[in-house]
Amino acid sequence: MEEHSRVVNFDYLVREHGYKRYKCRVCGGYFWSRVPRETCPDRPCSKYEFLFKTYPKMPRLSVREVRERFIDYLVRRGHGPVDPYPVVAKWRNDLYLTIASIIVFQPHVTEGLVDPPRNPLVIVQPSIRLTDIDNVGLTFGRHLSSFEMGGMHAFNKQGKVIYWSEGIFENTLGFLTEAIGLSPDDIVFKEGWWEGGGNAGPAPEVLVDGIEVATLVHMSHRVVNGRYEPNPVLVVDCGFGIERLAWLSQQALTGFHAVYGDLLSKYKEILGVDEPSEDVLKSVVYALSNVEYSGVEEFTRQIEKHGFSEYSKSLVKVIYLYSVLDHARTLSLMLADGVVPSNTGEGYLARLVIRRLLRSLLKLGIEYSKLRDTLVELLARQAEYWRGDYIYGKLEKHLEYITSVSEVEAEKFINSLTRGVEVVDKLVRRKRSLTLDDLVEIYDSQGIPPDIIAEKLAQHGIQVQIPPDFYSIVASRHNAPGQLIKERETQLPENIVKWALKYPETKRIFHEDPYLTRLATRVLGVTGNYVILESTIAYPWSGGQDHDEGVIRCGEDLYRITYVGKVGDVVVHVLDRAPRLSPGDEVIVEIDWERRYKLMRHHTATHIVLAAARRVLGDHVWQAGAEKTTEKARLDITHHKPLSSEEIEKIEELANEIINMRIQLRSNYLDRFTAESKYGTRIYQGGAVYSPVVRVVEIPGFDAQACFGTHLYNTSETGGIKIINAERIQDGVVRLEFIAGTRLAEYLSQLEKEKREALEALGAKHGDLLVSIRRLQEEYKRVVDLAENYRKLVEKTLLEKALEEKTTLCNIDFAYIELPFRDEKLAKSLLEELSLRRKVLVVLVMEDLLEAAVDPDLSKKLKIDLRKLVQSLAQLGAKGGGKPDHITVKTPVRVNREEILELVRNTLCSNK
RNA sequence: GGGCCGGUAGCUCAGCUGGAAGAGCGCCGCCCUCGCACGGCGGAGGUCCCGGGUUCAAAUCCCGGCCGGUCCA
Repeated sequence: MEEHSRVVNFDYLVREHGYKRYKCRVCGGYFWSRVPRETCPDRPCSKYEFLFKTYPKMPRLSVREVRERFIDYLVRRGHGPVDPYPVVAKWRNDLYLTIASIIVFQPHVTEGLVDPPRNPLVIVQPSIRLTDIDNVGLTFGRHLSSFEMGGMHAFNKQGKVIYWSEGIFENTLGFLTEAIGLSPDDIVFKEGWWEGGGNAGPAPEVLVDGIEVATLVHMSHRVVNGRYEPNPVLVVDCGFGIERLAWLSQQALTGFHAVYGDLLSKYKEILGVDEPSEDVLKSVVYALSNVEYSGVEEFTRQIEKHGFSEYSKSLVKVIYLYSVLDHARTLSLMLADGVVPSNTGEGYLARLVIRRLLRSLLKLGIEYSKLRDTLVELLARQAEYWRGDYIYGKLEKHLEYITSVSEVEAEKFINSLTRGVEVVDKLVRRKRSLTLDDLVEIYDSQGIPPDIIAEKLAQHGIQVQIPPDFYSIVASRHNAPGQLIKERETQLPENIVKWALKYPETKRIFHEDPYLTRLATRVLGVTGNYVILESTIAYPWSGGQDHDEGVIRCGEDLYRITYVGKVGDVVVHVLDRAPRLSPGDEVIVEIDWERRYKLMRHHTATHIVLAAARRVLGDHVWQAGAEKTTEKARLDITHHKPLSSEEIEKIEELANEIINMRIQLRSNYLDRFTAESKYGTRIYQGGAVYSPVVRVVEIPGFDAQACFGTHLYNTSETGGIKIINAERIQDGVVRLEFIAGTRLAEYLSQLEKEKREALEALGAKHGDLLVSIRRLQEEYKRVVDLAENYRKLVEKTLLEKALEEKTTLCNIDFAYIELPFRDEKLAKSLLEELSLRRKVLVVLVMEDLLEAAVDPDLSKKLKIDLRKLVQSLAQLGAKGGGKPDHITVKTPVRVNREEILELVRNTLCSNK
C-alpha cells in the first residue's frame, strides 16, 4: 500500500462536507470545522457549550439507545456485529483488564496473524480504566472508571482493503448526524496522535461543543524498539464514548444523570445525599468545565473561586455520590466477569475499587456498622437497574457472588481500619506527632488511608497535612514494575531453545492418538544429548502436564528419554547420553505407558474437577495454576473464601458423577474467534494462547479449554477422583489436590501402611488408632503430673536443706544448692522461692551452670551487685552476666560449696 | 512477582535498647450477696509461628522458611 494513503484524508472532509482547517487561539492545535471558530471545542479551550445549546434534530437518548443506534447504523453500513468480551482480558498475558475495544483483537488480528471474526466490525465493549480513577466524580462524568467504547473497526490487509480514512469520516459523520441527530456544523475534528499497546498512528478527535465524543485512530504504525515502522495491517480503531453521547444528547446536568437516571435518585435516598438545585448544579458544571483540577481540596478551592462557596459542602458530597455510582458499576462488572479480589493481579484491582468505594461511603457519613449492608444494597440496586441490559444484564445473574464477595471484602476493610486505629494510637503514644513518612508507612503496610488517620489524629489534637500527591508518593516507594508475564514455557537451556527454533514443527502423534505407545520416525537434528524428531509420541512438559519418559531405539542402541521439552511447535527429547544418531536415521520411540496413563488420567481429572468446582462454586472460579504428576494432580482455583468441607464433598461428588456419566471427550482445532464465540473466554483457563488456531478439549456439557495435553477418550476411564487436600495458598486462591485411577489404590495402601506403622509404634498392632492415641495421651499426662509431683517433693526437701544449712554473709542469709542434674523448672522455682520470698541470697549450681539470685529490693538496700561475682568467676575461666540481683554463669571448672562461700564473702562483702 | 507490617495465655495485645514471660477480658475457686451484676482475694492456662546462627544467656539480634495483613505493578 502506498505510504501517502496511510495518512489521514482531511481532503475528503473539505471536498465532500465543506470543512476548513483552523488553528486554536488558545492551545495552538489544528482542527477542522464547517463553521469558523476561534478556539477548538475541546477543554480547556472551550466550556461545555452543549449544556445550553439547542439541537433541533437530536432526541434525548439513553445509554441503551445510543448503543443500539451505534450498532444498527454500522451494521447498515456493512459492519458485522461482535458481542462484547469480558472486562477481564484472559486471552492476553500482558494486560489484566480490557481497556478498549481494540484489546479484543490485539495482537493477533492487528499483526495480521489472524483474521477478525467480521470485517469491518462493530463492537460495544465495556472497558475499565483505573488510571484516572481519582478524577471520577470530580469531572461530573467525563471520567468514568468503566465505560462503553463503541468500537468501529476495519482491518486492511495488502490486497484486501476494507476502508480507510474516507470511510472513517463518512461513517463517523453519518452516525453522528443520521443516528444521533447532530448537524455537521456541530462536529469538529481535531488533529491528534495516538499511541499505545505497541501501536501508533494519527488520531483525529471528534469534538462537539466542548466534549470529545470519539477518537478516530488510524492505526498505521507499530512501535518497535522505540522506532515507528509501518504496520502490516492498517487498522481502523475508532472508539465512540457511548456514555458521553448519551450525556450530550440528553444535555443532562452531568454524565451520571445521563447514565444512571432513576438509580441516582435511589442512591441519594440510600446514602442520604442531596444535590443542589438544577440551576446551581448546571452553573457549576459549566463553570468548571474548562478548569483543570485534581483532588477534593483543589475542587473545593475552585468552587469557592467561582463563587459557589455556599454549596461547596454539598457539592463535595455529591462528588462522592457520583464516584460511588461509578465504582459500584465497575466493581459489579469486574466481579460478574469472574474477578476474585486478592492482593495480586486483577484481583488487587478489584480490591482497589472496593476500597475506594468503601472510603467514599465513609466520607458520606456511613457508619462502620452499616458499611457492609449499605454496600450490598447499592450493588443490588445496580444489578436491578441494569436488568436485561445487553452489557450489564449479567450483573443480576451473578448477584449472589457479588454480594458474597462484597460482604467478605467489607469485613476485611473494617478489620483493617479498626486494627489501623490501634496502630495510630500506639504511634501517637510513642511519638506524639506523625510525619508524612509515618502516614505513608501506615498506608503502605496496613492499608489505612491517610484521611482516616488524620481524623483519628484530630481527636488527639494533632493536625497533619496530607499532600495532594500522597498516593504517588506511595507508588514511588515501590520499584518500577517488571513486565507482566503470566507464565513460562520451557525449562530447556537458552542455547537449546535457539537451536530448536531452526527446526520445522514436530508432528504431534500424541494428539492424533494419545494411546499410541510405539512409533517409528526419523531423526531431524541432534546436538549433545538433545534430539529432534520428525514426529513423536513423547509428550513434552507443557500446560502443567509432566513430560513423558521412555526410550529411543536405533538398531541395537537404546537411549533413555529423561526429559521432553517444547520450543514453540518443536519437541525436544533429552536423552541419558549423547546418542550416535544423525539426521535421517530411522528410530523407534517408545513411551512408559504406565507413567503416561497416570498423567492422562490426572489431566482429564483436572478438567473434570475444574468443571465441578465451577458448577458448585460459581463462574468466578478460574484455574490459577495446575500441575499433573504421576503421583497426584494439583489445581489452584480462584475463590474468595476458604472451602467448607461440604463444598469439597460436593465438588468431589459431582466430579465422580461426571466420570460415571461416561462422557466422550472431544478435541478440535478451531479458529480462535470461532472457539471464543462458541465457548467464551473461559477456554483460556490455562492462560493466554497466541496462535491463530486453538486446540479445544471439551467435556461436552461441562468443560471446554484450550489445552495442549493428552486426554482420555472418555471420562469413565478416569476411574474415580478423590480430593486429598484443599488449602488456601494465597488471598483469593484455593489449592485442590486429588488423585485418580489406579493411584487411588496406591494412595489407600500408603494410608493403610502408615496406619499400621503408627499402630505398631504405639505398641497396639491390632488396636484402634484413635483409642491407642487417646490412651497414650492419658498416659503421658499422668507421667507429666507424676513428674511434677516428684519435682515438688524434691523441691521441698532441697528447700528445707538449704534453709537449714544457710549461713549469714555480709548481713544477709546465704544458701547454696547443688542439683545433680539439669532441671530448669526446678532450678527456677527454687531460686524464686529462696530469693524473692525467703529473702535469701542463693547460689545454685547445676552441671556447668551457676545461677545466683537475690531479692531486687535487698540488692539495692545492701548494695549487693552479683555481677561482681561474675567478674571473679570469669578469672577462673567462666563466662556469664546478668543484672545486679540475678546472674547466670557457665563455668568450665567445678566449684564446691566452700569455694563459693569464700568467693561470695570476698567479692560481695569486702568492697561494698 | 516485589516492598513493607505482623505472628507471645482461649481472645485483644504489652514486653522487642538481650538478663527471672506480663496486662485486660474470658475461665476455675473463695469472700461479699436471698440470688444476679459489681467489687475483693486466690488459681489454672505458654512450643513467645518453625528451623538454623550469634551469645555465658534469645520472645528480643542475624539468616532461612511458614502463615496472616497490606501496598505497588
